[in-house]
Amino acid sequence: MKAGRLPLKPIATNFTLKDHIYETLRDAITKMNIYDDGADLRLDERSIAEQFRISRTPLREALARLEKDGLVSIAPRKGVFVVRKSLTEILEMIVAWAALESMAARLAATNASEGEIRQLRKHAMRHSESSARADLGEYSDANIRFHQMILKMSGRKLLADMAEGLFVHMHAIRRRALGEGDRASRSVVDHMSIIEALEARDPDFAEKLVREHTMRLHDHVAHTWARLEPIAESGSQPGV
Amino acid sequence: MKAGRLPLKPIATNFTLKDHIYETLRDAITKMNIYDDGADLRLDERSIAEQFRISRTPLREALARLEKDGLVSIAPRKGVFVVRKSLTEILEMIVAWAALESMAARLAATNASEGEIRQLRKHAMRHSESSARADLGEYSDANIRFHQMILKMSGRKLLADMAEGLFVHMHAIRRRALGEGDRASRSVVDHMSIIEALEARDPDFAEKLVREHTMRLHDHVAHTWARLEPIAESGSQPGV
DNA sequence: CTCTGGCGTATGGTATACCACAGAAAACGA
DNA sequence: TCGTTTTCTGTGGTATACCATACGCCAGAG
Repeated sequence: MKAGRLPLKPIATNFTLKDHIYETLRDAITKMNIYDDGADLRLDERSIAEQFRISRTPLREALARLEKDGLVSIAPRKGVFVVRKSLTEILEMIVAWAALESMAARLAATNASEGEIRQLRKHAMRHSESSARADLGEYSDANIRFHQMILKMSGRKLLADMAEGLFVHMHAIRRRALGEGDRASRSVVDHMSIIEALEARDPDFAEKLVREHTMRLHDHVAHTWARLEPIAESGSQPGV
Repeated sequence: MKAGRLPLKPIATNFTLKDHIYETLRDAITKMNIYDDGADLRLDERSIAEQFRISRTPLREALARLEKDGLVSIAPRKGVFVVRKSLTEILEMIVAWAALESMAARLAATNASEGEIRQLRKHAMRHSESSARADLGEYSDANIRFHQMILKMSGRKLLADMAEGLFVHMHAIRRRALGEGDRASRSVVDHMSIIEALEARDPDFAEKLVREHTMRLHDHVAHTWARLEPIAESGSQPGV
């Protein structure tokens, strides 16, 4: 019975259509420009099912999961719509993110290994220049990674997972926020301070720095978009 | 067409079977003693659907949501099982909770109205005696409410919602933790300090107190259950 | 008596058919 | 011409039938 001679992979027995569709849709939604004016936020179950060449059943289960992620909203008998976050919701996500990551930084200051911190510094320095080059696409990714590394260094998977659930929404936001003011270069400075606090094994300071760093983004978004948002909230506009 | 003479209630048009089942199952699961030895963790789709007198389709969508909540685990071709949290996961939930609520306390110190704080104090004092009476069931509820009030006072709905998602899991935990040591009376003291910090409008102190309060529970659980948990993880035992 | 292999059954995964309601378009009347 | 009503169609909600696999049972060989 154990004569497994062929190098057969264990086969992903846990890979169901539902999961596959869920991930595919999630990526697609996060990549789409939700905040474009004419963006079509309606998702048609039947046409999507047809595109995937599957039935509606697994698709609907995937949609149910997306709803719980807050990415889509399912209105009974009305339709499924990609959720366009309000300014308030965006700000609250940033606050929650600050809460989780500042706690992570606190724990990381104590728990992280020397190697992890060294790696964090290496990462930050390698990408610090891309912010100056106005290479915002690259710096954005590096920026996210920086924060993910801190989350991970806390040693608490749940913190990282919950934050990840928030980051998913931030992708669409980022497209709008990047390049406004000198946020990128300011970010680099902040990151270095955070690293130093971690190297100094100072939990209180690390927490404070991370929290204030993220809350700066919060305040920036609050101020910059305060007058933009009502437009996005008004609902659908005439014309296609 | 508007000849609605009968006093028909608007009927919750947003009330679907899926939602109803989801809530019902969630309550049932949180109320069941997951950690009882012989607890039956298996959920049979067909029999449940029959009990509810519905088909499997909406039931499965409800189960999918429960899975995302982390309450059940769906093993393809195997079955649906109520998740029994590991000690590590429990501890991480408490950490996340501490992160969210300490941030909420920080914000509440600034944003909460005088009335809200007064209400919080009233609540805490009204229930402080139940902890001494060893009326743990009542105190447990009051305790949860206290924390929910702080979350709410932050003015950030998302913080409260995310914490609520964690509290759901804590119900089962609470049954085990209550009454161990003098945690209840210690809790009362902590709560009073927190209220005072809020009244003093001291964000830093309020945050610190809340965080340390919750982390005390964390440490308590970590120490008390350190040796208990491996038993619960071992899997099923013989016999019915 | 034990081990092995095939078969049956139970259960979750998927597909499909049908139903109820929402919304728009059309038809009718004022 | 405008407003009201009716009908029709498209959409999501639900039920049901079927499929594939995991697991246990039993028969047969050693």
